[in-house]
Amino acid sequence: MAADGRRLRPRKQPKQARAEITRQRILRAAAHVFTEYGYAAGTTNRIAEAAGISIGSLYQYYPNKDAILAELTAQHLDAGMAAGARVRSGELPESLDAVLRLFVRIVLGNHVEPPEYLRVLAERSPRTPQVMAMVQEHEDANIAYLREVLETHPEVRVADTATAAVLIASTLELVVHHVASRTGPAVDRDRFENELVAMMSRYLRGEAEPPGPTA
Amino acid sequence: MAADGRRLRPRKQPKQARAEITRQRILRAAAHVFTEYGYAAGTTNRIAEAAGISIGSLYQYYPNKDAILAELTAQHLDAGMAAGARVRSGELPESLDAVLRLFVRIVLGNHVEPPEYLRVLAERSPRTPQVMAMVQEHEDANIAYLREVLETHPEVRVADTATAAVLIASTLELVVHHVASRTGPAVDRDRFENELVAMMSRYLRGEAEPPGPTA
DNA sequence: GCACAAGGCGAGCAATTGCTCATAATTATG
DNA sequence: CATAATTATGAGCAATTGCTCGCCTTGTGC
Repeated sequence: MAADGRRLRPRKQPKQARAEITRQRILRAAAHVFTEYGYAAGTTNRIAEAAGISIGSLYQYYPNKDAILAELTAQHLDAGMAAGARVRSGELPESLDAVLRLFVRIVLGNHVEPPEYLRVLAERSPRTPQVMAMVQEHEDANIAYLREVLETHPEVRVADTATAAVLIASTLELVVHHVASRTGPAVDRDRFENELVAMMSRYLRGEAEPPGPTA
Repeated sequence: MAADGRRLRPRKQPKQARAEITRQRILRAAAHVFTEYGYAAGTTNRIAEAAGISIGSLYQYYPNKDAILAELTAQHLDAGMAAGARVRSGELPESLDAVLRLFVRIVLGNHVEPPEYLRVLAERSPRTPQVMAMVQEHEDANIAYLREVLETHPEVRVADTATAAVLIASTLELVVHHVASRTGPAVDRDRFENELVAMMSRYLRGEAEPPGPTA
């Protein structure tokens, strides 16, 4: 699993134990370096230095710099998909609010890493077809699952569950990501979470249209 | 107005008419080049070539590459603030739905430029204090205005208008930006807009809590 | 303990790129 | 027309950076 891009695959398949160790060292170091310096200034030489290996060794495992980022991206996406799968296979709370709150927490769980690191992944990550495909797959799976939940849950009253699923998925991901990225606690996280849940919940239970059309 | 950063200011204040023309040519060319090649590959030589001037002339108006992007960013932010100011000074529709829909349209109006270009501005833009300050100012103004609207409008029932304003502002900006960035019409824009408006509207008119707390 | 494979090393190449500077062309001023 | 100010030119420098390649070290199998 994870990254298997044609042009991004390591040169050598590790045969000895220390090779695998070196791979992990490179990845860890790259994450640190990218977080601290950003992608452009996070040079391969710096990564090698941080990993405590030589630049030559680095290029025995990754054909180019993009390949390293691609693998880090794949790792992160894998973690996200795993978290999603865990929820999907488990039991859901009864009340809609509790369900939505659970989803918020899940997305928050994908943001434990420092914002600088996530920004590099999201913004600098090579727009390879493979990576894009993974993102798409992740999104689609979430939306499909969300739609199923919406259609099943008794409290949900929206008619167009397809559009609603897309809207809820977007809102969840984007808004949570946004507040999670804020370093300083400019807003009260708990209060914000409550309101976010309330917004989605009221929408989904909805149909509470106001008095008259024009009067 | 616009960019006036200390280290980003042009060397020369234009005294002749052709100087101002050259400035504009550079900016236009930079926007095109950044859109087509991205920031890293959008070299200053390429910009000069696209502008039909020499590289030397470019550096008579902008001390470095970042300064060009900074000015483009400032231009875009200025346009956004102008649009916001226009709405703030005008009359608002009566119904909450219409108001929210207007806001959605406004944000959409800030996305007429190609997504690739906006991505460069948002992601590659130098995180200068000046630029960050402008963004913050823009955000704060919007949130403050939104809060005022929420507190004034009779249909709105949420108690914590401060948090609500932040939530609505975030949702508006992020979700609209997200769907606007999608090149292909993967989702029905109109339908999506309706649901987005509905979500915000039901939240704000809200208080429609379900039956009992635990039973 | 020997031979071969796997892994590690790092000086430095090739290419890119932001940017300078000496000079030339153009325009304003008297 | 002369002089000065302004603007334009572009070859090329200095610095960076991704990456190669020849050589060395360590591990493995017999």
